[in-house]
Amino acid sequence: MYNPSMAKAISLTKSPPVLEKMALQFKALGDPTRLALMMSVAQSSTSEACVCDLTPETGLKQSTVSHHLKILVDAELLTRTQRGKWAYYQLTESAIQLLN
Amino acid sequence: MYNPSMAKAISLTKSPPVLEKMALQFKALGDPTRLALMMSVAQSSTSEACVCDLTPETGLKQSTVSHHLKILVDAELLTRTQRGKWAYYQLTESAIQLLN
DNA sequence: ATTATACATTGACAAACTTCAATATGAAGA
DNA sequence: TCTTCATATTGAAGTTTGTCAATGTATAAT
Repeated sequence: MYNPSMAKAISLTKSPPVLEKMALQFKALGDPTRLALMMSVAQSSTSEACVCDLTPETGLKQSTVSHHLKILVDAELLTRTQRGKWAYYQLTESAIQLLN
Repeated sequence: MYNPSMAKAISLTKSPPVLEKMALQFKALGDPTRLALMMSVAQSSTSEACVCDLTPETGLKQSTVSHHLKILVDAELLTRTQRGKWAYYQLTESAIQLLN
């Protein structure tokens, strides 16, 4: 149940730089395509996914998917690991917290 | 610590309508001005705030503040209550969960 | 009734965003 | 080295967004 002390706890524990990062993360998750990408990564059996997996799932062009993934990486919601010719994306812990 | 079963739990428990609402809420919180508004409401001693309080704090025009508040209400992050000539805004429980 | 006040709505404009086509980069194999 | 494949980057077009000025609406006091 809501009470004022809970509300206060929110703002008083966030410093301006933290607020900026929060806005960046919320913005990144605020696009339906990117939210779908996040869910696809979460859903994949190995808990990671490459652009070649994600492109057909979204129905978008490869360059568009790459673009969205970069935004998610910049917001520290995904990590990127290159293995051979492929780039594998994984959820960060921030992402898991925000999506639960 | 991250593990695949956590990631799976995310996507498998969200239905498409829930995902749409999530995107709407994330988008609403993804603007620095609106995040600041949310924090101002949270911070206010009575746990609610009116436009006349929030306008000077943000340095924006009254019409702009009204506009942002509407977006937050539409996303079910704020509630609006009219008392006399004033409109009072409060955080919803969704908002408190997302901001903690 | 008229006026004043608090807030909402409309219209306009610049900036940012989403998407794609085309091209570039970088890694692995022949 | 040359080619191929996976991904990234650039440039451009159309759309959305954030902001303000101007105006509208509703409530309360005179």
